[in-house]
Amino acid sequence: MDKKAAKHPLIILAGPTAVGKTALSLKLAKAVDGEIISADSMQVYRHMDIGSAKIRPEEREGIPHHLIDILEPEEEFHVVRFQQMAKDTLAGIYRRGRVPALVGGTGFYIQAVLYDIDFRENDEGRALRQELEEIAVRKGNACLHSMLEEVDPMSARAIHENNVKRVIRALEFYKLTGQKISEHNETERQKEAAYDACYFVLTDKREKLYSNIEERVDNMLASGLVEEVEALRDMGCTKDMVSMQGLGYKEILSYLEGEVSLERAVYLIKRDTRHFAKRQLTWFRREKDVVWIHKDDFHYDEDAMLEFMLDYFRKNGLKAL
RNA sequence: AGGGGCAUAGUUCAAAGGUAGAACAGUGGUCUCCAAAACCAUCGAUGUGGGUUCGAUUCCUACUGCCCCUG
Repeated sequence: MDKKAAKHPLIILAGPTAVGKTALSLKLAKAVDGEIISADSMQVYRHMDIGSAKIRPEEREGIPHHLIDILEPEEEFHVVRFQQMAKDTLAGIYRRGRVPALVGGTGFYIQAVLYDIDFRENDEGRALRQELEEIAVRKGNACLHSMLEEVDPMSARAIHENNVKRVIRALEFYKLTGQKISEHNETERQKEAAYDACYFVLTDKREKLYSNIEERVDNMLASGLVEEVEALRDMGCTKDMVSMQGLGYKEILSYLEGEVSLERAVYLIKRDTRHFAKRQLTWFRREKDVVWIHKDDFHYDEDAMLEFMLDYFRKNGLKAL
């Protein structure tokens, strides 16, 4: 009880792309006098406004938004970095006596913060990673996988041999720490939330979600997505950058390279965004303790959704409010 | 109207006289440093009616629909 009381409050508002998180988050932040922390792997980048569906400064209605426009597109970004930045930001918000709302669609990032996952940072992994990648290419995925089988059979069983990224990470983890990642992950999974948190996931009927996505992509193009990507390319951005792997960016880049038609590029953006939304939902479904907000249950009335959330706080926690 | 062609999964295409394959879409899942990434699994079809045949979705035929040519 004491432990729980000692935890800081944290509101989380997640959900698939294009479901309407941004609009609701503004109402929410206003209602609780909060500040918003974006949990989004693309909105951190400057010059990537249209494709990342970033909220414009004039739309923020005076509410502080953190972790938006903080990196240049050539910089690398990943969970560990996000986690660190989010923790720093949270500290500031608590110091100011305000309430943080973590808003975004990157479930992994949210998880990293909420459970304060220990990633065992290591900087010497680069060379090793490359070496392992080469083995995969030269000798095949099965070979790499059998290497993992030897040092960490449990991971080997859990990770498919074609999932080279993960096989490499597991091997790398073992070589660098002498520990099995399967064991490390197991202990991390036992962790309780590090915050007094309410984790809401906003969602909608699948068809609605998909049609929203299509509409949004069309709007992005009408708003100048191609020009935005052109500018990024002229700045020297290339498709191997983390930022350029974002939806809408990699496809338009390949259109600009003459690899695909614009029509094809748009089709791919829509398709991949649908896939992404589906994966996001899969993620949130298995996340513990989430409170689902089905928009259709509220007849698409945002004030009703807000009322529901506030009511939830009253009944279930966020004692700091 | 006459002649020809095509009808196979949601879509684009395979195959075959003996219970139809693929890609993409769709659906479900994995995820603990590239996560807007990477990966796994799975549903699903021979236009309709006759005939030939032990057996047809395949061959024949009528119908329906679509496409092309002629007028």
